Order: sequence, then structure tokens, then C-alpha cells
Amino acid sequence: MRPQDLEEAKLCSLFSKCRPETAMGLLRGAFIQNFPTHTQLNREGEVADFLFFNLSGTIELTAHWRNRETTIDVIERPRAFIVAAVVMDRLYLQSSRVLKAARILMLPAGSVRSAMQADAGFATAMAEEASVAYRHVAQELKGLKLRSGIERLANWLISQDILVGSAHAFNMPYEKKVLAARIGLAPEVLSRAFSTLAKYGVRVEGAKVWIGDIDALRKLAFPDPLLDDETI
Amino acid sequence: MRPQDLEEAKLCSLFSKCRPETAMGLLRGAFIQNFPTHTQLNREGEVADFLFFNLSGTIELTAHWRNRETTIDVIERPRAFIVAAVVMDRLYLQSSRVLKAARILMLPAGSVRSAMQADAGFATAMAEEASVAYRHVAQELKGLKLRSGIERLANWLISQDILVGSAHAFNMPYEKKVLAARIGLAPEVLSRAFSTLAKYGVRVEGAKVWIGDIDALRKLAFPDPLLDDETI
DNA sequence: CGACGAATTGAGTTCACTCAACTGGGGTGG
DNA sequence: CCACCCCAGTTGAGTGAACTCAATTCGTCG
Repeated sequence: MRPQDLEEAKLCSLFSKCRPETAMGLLRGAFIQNFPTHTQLNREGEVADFLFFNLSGTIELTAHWRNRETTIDVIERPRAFIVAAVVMDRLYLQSSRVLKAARILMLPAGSVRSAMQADAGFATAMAEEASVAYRHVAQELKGLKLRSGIERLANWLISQDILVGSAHAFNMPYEKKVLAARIGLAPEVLSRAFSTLAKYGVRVEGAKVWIGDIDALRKLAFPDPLLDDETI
Repeated sequence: MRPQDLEEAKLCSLFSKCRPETAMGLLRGAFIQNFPTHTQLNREGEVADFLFFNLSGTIELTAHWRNRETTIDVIERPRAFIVAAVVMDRLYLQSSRVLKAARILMLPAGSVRSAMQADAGFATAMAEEASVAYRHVAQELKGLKLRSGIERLANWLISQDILVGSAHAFNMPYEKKVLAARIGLAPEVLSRAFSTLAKYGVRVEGAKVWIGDIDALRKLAFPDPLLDDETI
């Protein structure tokens, strides 16, 4: 690992409250790598041999059953992913692939587990990463079971708008078919859901989206921090 | 806390790899309590002031939005719940209520967090609890997005059958309307799904269930360890 | 310019929901 | 001890949401 990579890695939240020697020990066997779009980082069902930390870029977590596939989570900000499989030393429950060119820190699973045993600060950080992941999927599950397709789309639009500074106009951060899988709709149904939202002031042209009447949209979406707050 | 309660508490997985003084310190402010059916243990949206550990009994985790309510998870074996809110010092994402009279260990959230900072073994155990919880909801989410209602029911029947020793006959562990919410169906739809499964050898009389042709059922259900294995 | 994949649009179908009525078992009180 | 009530569960009927298959348009890239 190059010196400047080392400096970059040490800044990430995993190491914020652990002892310097733990971080150094872990980073000795670790590396940072840049991956282009479409790269498959791991496959569901494999034994967990690496902990991944997304430094920048976008990662999609997918799962499949029979010949169906869906999206479990999309990671757009710096955080660890597939934490639980590493902690438990079990099989990955999800595959992950790069949606937008990403810079990834990779830590060998075995040394992660020993570092946890040795350093309470690091183990705590891992518990926090696992908890963040838990709260994300729990939110997904709540949305999926409690909201209709239109409601999920409306709330996604509002969340995305907040993420980009409430300009009420933004570009799709990824393809519409990914969004469809993420919010649990067939691509055709998403397309129709967008048309339906026209009467709430939502305009779509290719990848560009405008929210004409945020209040009307919020009234439909009924956003709730317990389901929609990204930083919860 | 009574001496025999103390002994019982010390046995639970949270303390299996932590220092004795950490366990003792935590248990000083903790208590074990027996709760009857229908007891509400906490409410979604409150600040997390206790970590709960289910020693025995059944707990249902529910969430609501607007006037709708659903079940996120059902806890039937000894494990911690609402771990993530405690670790992150945030609001509970779920309410919990007792489905079958339960014996619960309650640990003050603040002391849990300080114990994590102080004891790597305990922090690791907490990370593992959070990871177990993550993998459970991830499995739920996968099932919900990838399977139809009938498929979810068929797989639930197979899981439950395994849980009780593959006798191909068991009693419903909780009410059918709870099962309906758990697998994401309206009660009426669950009732019809059971009728549909009659042609796969499933018989239902009140709370009693028989699986007449496990192979036929498995062929429909297509169980997969990455979605159905309780101990994953 | 052509080829490919993403996205949209159309049409038909299936799955799951809602509302409503009815059934049956368990518990309570007269 | 029985009548009644209440609630879980079932059954019926109609509706709506979301899926599938197919055809077309659009945009991008070679």
C-alpha cells in the first residue's frame, strides 16, 4: 500500500476510534483499488474473505433466487459494506457491483476479526457499521411493506432532492432500471409511476428530473425520518 | 438483581467472550423481567434507553407508517433485539411486543455503549448481535422482493417444520394474522394461500398444520440457505 | 449508419388488497 | 350451565396494483 493510500485509509470512520497500531496492523494486509463501472466485487454465497469500504463512488448490493434478481441496497457515500458476513465468518448474502466508478478499501476478513478481539475501539466501530447497515435494510423493508410503488418513488425523489441540496432538479444518479429494482418495481411500472407523478409536478427528461411542486409531492409521499432519513 | 438471575444472565451469548468485570458492571444496572403476552416493550421513535435480550419466549418487532402497521421480525430464540438503535444512540426503528410470555434481560443503553468502549470482547459480541439482526432482515427483504406470497408461505412452513424437528406436523407458533404480517400478506390472502397449498399436501385445522408431501412442497418452495437458514 | 441496450407504451393477466358477510371457538356473565 | 359476545379466521365478490410479453422509440457507442 502506497504512503498516500495509507493516509487516506486511516481517515475512514472504521479507524476513527481505534488505536494507531490496530489501524497500522490492519492496513498492512489491506489495499485500496479503483474499480470501473460494472465490476463485480463479490458474489453471494462465497465465503467472506474481504471487508469492503467504499471511499467514493456507488455500489449496488444485489441478491438473487432462482432466476430472479433484485437490489438490496445502493451505497452512495463512504461506508463499509457486507460487514455482517465478515463479522460472522459466514457466506455473503449479497453480491456487489460497481455502479459508478469506485475507490474501495479492502481488508482481509481474518485480520478484521482478530483486530476486533484486540481493540475495543475498532470492534465498536465495526458494531456501528453493522448497525448502520441494519438500519438501512430495516428502512427498506419498512418502505416495501408499508408503502405502495408510487409512494416509494415519491419518497425516493424527495430523499434524492435533499441529497443534492434541495434544488428541486437533479440528474438520476444511476439507471432507471436500477432504481426500479431498488424500490421494488418492474422497470415498466416505474416508467408509469413517473407519468402518474406528472400531476404532482414531477417532470422527467432522460436522466434529468424536476420537482415542480415539492409540497404536493411531500403531501403524497408523507416522508418519515424513521423510513427515509439516510443518516439515521 | 437476584443472585440466580445474575447467573442466568451471565450465560447469555452477549457475555460469552467478555471480561468478568465487564459483565458484572453491566449487570449491576440491569434486570431480568417476565412479561406476559401483549406487553409492549418499547415504541418506535423513542430514544433507545435499553438493550433487550430475549432469554425465552417470543417477541414481535413491528413498524408503522401512517395508519398501516407491519411485522419486521419475529424473535423465537435467545438473542438481543433492537441492538442497532442502542449502538448508534438513535431512535428505535421498531416497536416490540410480546407474542408468547417472555423472559427479558434489560441493559441500560448508556452502560452498554461504555462497556463496548472498554471491552473488546463485549464490543465484538455486540457487533455479532448486530450482524445476526442484519442478516435476518436482509433475508426477509430478499424473500419479499424475490418470492411470491405462496412461495414465502411454503418456505415458512418448511423452516418451521425444521425448527420443530421435521415431524411434518406442528402447531402454529403464533396467530395466523401475525404470520400474515410477517410474510407480507393480508390475513385473507394467507387463508387462501393455505387452501392453495392443499394440493401440495398441506393440511390445516385451526392451529394444527400437517405437511403431507414434503417433497412436493420443497419443489414449490425451493428453499435456499441464503434466504431461509435461521442460523446463518 | 447500424447495432445494441435502455426506456417507454400498449395490452392482457395475475396477484394481492379491500370490503363485507359469515363461521366457529373461547371466555364472560347472567 | 347456557346464552351471548367477541375476535380470529374463512369465504365471497369486486377492485386495483403490479407483473409479463411484445412492440416501438430513443440515445449511445462503435
